[in-house]
Amino acid sequence: MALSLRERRRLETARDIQSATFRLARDRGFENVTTEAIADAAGISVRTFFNYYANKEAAALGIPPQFTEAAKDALVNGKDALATDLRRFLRAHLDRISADDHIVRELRVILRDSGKVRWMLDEHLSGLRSDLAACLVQRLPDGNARLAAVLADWGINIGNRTFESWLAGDPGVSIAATLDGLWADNVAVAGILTECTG
Amino acid sequence: MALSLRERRRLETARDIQSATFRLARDRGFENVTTEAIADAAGISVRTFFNYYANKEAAALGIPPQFTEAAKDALVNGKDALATDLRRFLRAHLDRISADDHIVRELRVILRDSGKVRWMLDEHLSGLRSDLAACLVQRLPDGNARLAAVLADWGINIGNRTFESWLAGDPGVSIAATLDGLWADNVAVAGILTECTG
DNA sequence: CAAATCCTTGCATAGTGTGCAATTACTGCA
DNA sequence: TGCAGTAATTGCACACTATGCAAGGATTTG
Repeated sequence: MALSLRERRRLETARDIQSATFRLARDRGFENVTTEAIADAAGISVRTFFNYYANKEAAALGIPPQFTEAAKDALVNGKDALATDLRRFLRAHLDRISADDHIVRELRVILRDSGKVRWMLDEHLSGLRSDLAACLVQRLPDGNARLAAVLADWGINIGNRTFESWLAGDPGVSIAATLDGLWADNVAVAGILTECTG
Repeated sequence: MALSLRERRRLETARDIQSATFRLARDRGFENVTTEAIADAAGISVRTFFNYYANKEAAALGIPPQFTEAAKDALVNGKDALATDLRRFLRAHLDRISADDHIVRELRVILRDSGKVRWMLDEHLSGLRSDLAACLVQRLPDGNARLAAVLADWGINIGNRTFESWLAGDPGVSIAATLDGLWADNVAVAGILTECTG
């Protein structure tokens, strides 16, 4: 077996806490949920809750996905235009997120209500940004770190906006379609930007 | 007089609290500063502290500047290329910020230490982003709101990165020069982006 | 089985943030 | 000037957040 009993239980408890948080947030609104209530609902002590998550916002967010090694490899060694490979990269990540329907649907409401959860998501995005920048340095022909940082920033940003816009919009629209729309807008903005650099 | 005694005192107390926060943060590090200590140092009760600021992070941040009406007018009615006017707009705002040397120098350290202060700054930036988007809708020939939102997002983003990079870099470099450098990088990224939209 | 390790828990404690009501300080108006 | 209204300050009580510590229980490893 890949995971020991201890590890499996730990994961399970972490999930139980997250579900309990979602359930309570649905019932009474996230801001009215206390760590004590979550601990009770999850069948653990408050002290144990804090062994799993630093606060109730972390419990709601859980552990958002990182980029996969496969996706990073494909970006670094891609043979298409950089813009094409980058869009594919973002799309793959967004698809993985949207596949976690169960969790995303619950988070949707909580993200609206809680600035602190949005902030924690932003902190996560900062990590992804560094990760992406590191890939792009390898991919760029001249290894230009400053350019990689700006491009990574831009990529994470459009990914984030895509997620937000997809969350806020019509449930029937796929996240890939949302990304394509935003991508087109960004290309238009890029045109405005290069129009005159005086 | 423009401000009543009450209003002047209120402003003064708000400033006193901020200075006290800075002083204590310098002495013992921001994370080791309590609201009680700030209140004591500012010569007020803890309860009064909370009448001014929601928490110590807000006390450190103070009230960051909004865009001026004059700058917004210049952007909406500007006659140069949009990219040129936008850059001027950002530069004007960044200049105003960097002019507040006293405060920015103290914030520099605190922003490094405290994620929560960075978050509150981000919340402020969200407000600026909406503000800027509203201007850009008026400025864009077709009143395209989606495009305005993306462009505003881009503008706020580069402004933010400029500020961060300027804070982190050589004190001798002006914020305008930092903006120009980042602007050039972004133009290059815009080139990559439009290179292939397949 | 025994030792090492990790997990859970209660308890103590420091700090955060808000509601309420009493008091004090300013403001506007007669 | 003086008085009524309004805003600011404060103490107190209270609920909640978060961490350190140490005791006891469960799991792992050999």
